[in-house]
Amino acid sequence: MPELPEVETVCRGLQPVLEGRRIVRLTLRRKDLRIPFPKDLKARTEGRKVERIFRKAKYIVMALDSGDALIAHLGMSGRMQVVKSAMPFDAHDHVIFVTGDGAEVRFNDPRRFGLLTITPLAGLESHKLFRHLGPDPLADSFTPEALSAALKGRKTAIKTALLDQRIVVGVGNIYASESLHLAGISPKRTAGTVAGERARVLVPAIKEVLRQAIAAGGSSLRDHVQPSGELGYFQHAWKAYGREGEACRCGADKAVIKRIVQGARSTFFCAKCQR
DNA sequence: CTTTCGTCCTGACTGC
DNA sequence: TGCAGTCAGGACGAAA
Repeated sequence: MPELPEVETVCRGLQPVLEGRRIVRLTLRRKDLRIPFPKDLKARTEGRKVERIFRKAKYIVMALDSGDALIAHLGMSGRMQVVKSAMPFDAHDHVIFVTGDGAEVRFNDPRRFGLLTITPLAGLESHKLFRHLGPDPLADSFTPEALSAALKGRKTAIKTALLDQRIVVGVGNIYASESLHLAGISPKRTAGTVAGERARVLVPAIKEVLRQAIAAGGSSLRDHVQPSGELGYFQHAWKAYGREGEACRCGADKAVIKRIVQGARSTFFCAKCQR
């Protein structure tokens, strides 16, 4: 799935297409994704103007002029694609946002782990999807002190902890490995032991990796493309993820990227430069 | 409370 | 060529 940089890229790609425009028609080509669409989703959306699109954690939020907010999550395989209305549908185009100017946005998601719902913008912070979320890693409030407090006493591995959206949002499987590699911290390290000095290194590393990934338009693996259809290219800058068996850039003797499994998910790291 | 595990779903790829 | 098995960027709820 899109992690933070991919979702951010998608939001930026949607802004010029949807912000300030009216959704004249919302076509739901099935009745649910991961969760059912609200019964009044279509009625509450059609005819409304999109005032603002922004990212919250890994969610895309579209603030409407009615005071409602459309919330979309791309799951593992979701895409938002801007296409001409004449284009034939793909089998996995599930939701169509029609703006009435000949183009439309199609929410395509083969695995259907994504979601789309609607809720009053004013109550966003306390919404079920959002109320348990930790800080955004790019926000000023995400400090070494804040991360330390969240990790304190945690027995789980730091890699697993970084995927926990209550600790910090937006960091997924790729960027967890990349951030720990840049910080020189072993993914196997007990999360609680990262609180303190190591958090001072890890927090800037997370911010740096995410910023660079956003600048590159995200990482295009199988699913991620920008709404325009352009690919992201951060996958070429990966230093750990997907590099099993390759030499680590640290250059130490016999330093090779290893793949291990943590919580049923792949982790990539260098045992020489990550401790 | 924290942590682990199974689950949702399709498609791409590997190896026989 | 076909087919079975494995893996994939997420996150939830149940269970321990």
